[in-house]
Amino acid sequence: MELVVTGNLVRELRVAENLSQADLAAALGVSRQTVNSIETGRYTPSLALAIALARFFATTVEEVFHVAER
Amino acid sequence: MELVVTGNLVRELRVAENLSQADLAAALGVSRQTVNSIETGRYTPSLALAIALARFFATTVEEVFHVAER
DNA sequence: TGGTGATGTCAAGCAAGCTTTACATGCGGG
DNA sequence: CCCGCATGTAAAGCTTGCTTGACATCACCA
Repeated sequence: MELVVTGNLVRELRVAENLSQADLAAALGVSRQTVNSIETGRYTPSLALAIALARFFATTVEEVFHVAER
Repeated sequence: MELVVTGNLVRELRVAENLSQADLAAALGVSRQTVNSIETGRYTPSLALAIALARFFATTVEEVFHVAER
């Protein structure tokens, strides 16, 4: 049961709402680089930020973030 | 939308399955101290571990981890 | 009594998330 | 042509997640 986060739908969801990375960052209370890093896969967010993202887009953590067995 | 993780149901779920912290840790591929730290609220897990926990208990991240606006 | 399993916690150390600052690129509009 | 906006990325630094190893307590049981 060792999971790794392999990708996410943040960019798709953000673009669908016509928001810039800076807009989303401001709404979530994080920096623009943090949003960018999550979208480009540089790193995976903390649990709190992942829940905030899912909640912001009115969906679930499991739907936004994809995992695979490592 | 700045969220903090305020608590979780890991201990309740684990006990309901009659597992020790060490059992759960082994099943998840982490150390016993990590499970203990999550249960006692010393820190909140990474996103990958949170998803693994929810999946292990056949539930969702949002049900296992509780958040509040900061 | 002594042994064992379960739990709590601490310390040191490495890895990862997030910050600020900064700079580069591409693009559409004036 | 220049501007402003959106995006990508990098460096340095702080904080937090997770590790191993160790030790203490408690309950239960032979």
